[in-house]
Amino acid sequence: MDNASCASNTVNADENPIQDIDPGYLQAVVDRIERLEEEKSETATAIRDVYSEAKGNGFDPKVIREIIRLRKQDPHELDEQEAILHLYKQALGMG
Amino acid sequence: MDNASCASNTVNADENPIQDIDPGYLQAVVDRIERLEEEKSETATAIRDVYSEAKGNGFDPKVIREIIRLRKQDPHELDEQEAILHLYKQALGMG
Amino acid sequence: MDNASCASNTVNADENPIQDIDPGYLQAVVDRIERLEEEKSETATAIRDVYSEAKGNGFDPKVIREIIRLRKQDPHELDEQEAILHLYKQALGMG
Amino acid sequence: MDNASCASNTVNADENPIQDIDPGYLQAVVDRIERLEEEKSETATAIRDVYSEAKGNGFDPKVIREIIRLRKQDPHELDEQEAILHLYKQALGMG
DNA sequence: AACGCATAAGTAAGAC
DNA sequence: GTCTTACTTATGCGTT
Repeated sequence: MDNASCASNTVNADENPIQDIDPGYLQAVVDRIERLEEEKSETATAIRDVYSEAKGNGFDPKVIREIIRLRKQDPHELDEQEAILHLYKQALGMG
Repeated sequence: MDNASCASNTVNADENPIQDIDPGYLQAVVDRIERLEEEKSETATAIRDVYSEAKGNGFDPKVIREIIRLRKQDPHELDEQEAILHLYKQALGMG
Repeated sequence: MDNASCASNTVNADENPIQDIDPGYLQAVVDRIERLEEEKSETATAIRDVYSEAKGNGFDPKVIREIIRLRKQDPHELDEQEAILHLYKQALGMG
Repeated sequence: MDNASCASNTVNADENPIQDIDPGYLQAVVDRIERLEEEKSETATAIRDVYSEAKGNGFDPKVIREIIRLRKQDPHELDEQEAILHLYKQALGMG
C-alpha cells in the first residue's frame, strides 16, 4: 500500500484516525463498493425473478427455497441432522 | 408459457399443485438459482474484501458503511428525514 | 388522543410534520419503546441461555431450533409442504 | 445437572449424540423456549403498537427508530463515529 | 393481493 | 477457543 493511502499516521493509528486521509483512495473505495453493490442487487433481482416465474408456472417458491437450502448442505451433515431430528421427535412424542 | 411447464392442471391450480410437474423445467429453475446465488456470493465476498482492505489502510469500515447508506438515499428524502430528526432531538432535549 | 399530542396541524398533516410537536408525548413514546425493548432483550437472552444449557447437556441446539420451528407451523400446512417437497425432490432425482 | 439429563454417554459424546436422551428434559427445554418466545412475541407486538400509535399522532416512525438507535449507543462512541463520518464526508466532497 | 419494509433468526467471520 | 458482532436470509407486517 502507498503511504499516501494511509488514513492515520503511525503515532496513534488505532485510536485517532482523524488525520492524513487520502481523499482519492476513499473515493475509490466508495466507488468500488457502490459498483459491487449494484451488481449484487441486480443478481438478487434476477434470483427473485426466477422464483417469480416459477411461481407463475405453478411451483411453490417456498419449497424451491427449501430445495436450494438442502442442496447447499453437505449430504453427510444433512443425514446426521435428520437422524437427530428424528430422535428428538420421538422423544417428544412427535414421531 | 409452455403447457408442459405447468406444475398443476387448471382444475385446482391453487390448492392441489401435486400434478403435472415438468422435471426439466424445475431442474432449470434450480440450476439458474444456484448459478445466480454463486454469483451473488462472489460479489459479496468482493465487497467484504474492499472493506477489509480499507480497514487495513486505517479507515473505519462501519463509517464507510454509513457513507454508503447515506449516498443510497434520495438527497431530498434525506434532508427531510434529517430535519425531522433534528426536530425530534430538540423536543427530547438531545439537541 | 389529546390535540396537544398532535405533531402537525390539519392543514398539511401528511407532508409537513414539522410543527406542533408535543415534546411530552414524544418523550413518553421513546420511554415506552425503550422499556419494551429492554424487556424483549432480556427475554432473548433467556432463550439463548436455555439453548446454551441444552447444548451443555449434550443436545444439538440447531436441531432443537428446527423442532421449535416445526411445532410453530400448522400441522396441515406442514404436511402439504412436505408432500410438495417430496414431489420436487423426486422430479429432481433427489428422491 | 442430573446424569439422567445427558443426551449422550461418555464414550463418544462429541460425535454420536444418538443415545441416552432424557425425554423429560428435552420436553422441558422445548416448553421453556416456547413460553419465552411467546413472551418475546408479545413484547414485539407492544412495540409495534407504540410506533403505530405515534404514527397516528403524526410522528414519523422511521425517525423515531433512528432516535432509539442513537440513544442506544454510547455517547462517547457516537461522538467519535460522527467525527469520523464528518471527516469522510469532507474528503468525498459531501460536506 | 402484491409490494416493499422491517424484524427476526441463522450463519459466518473476526476479536480477544 | 470462545464469544461477540456483522451479514444474509426468511418471514411477517403494513401499505398501496
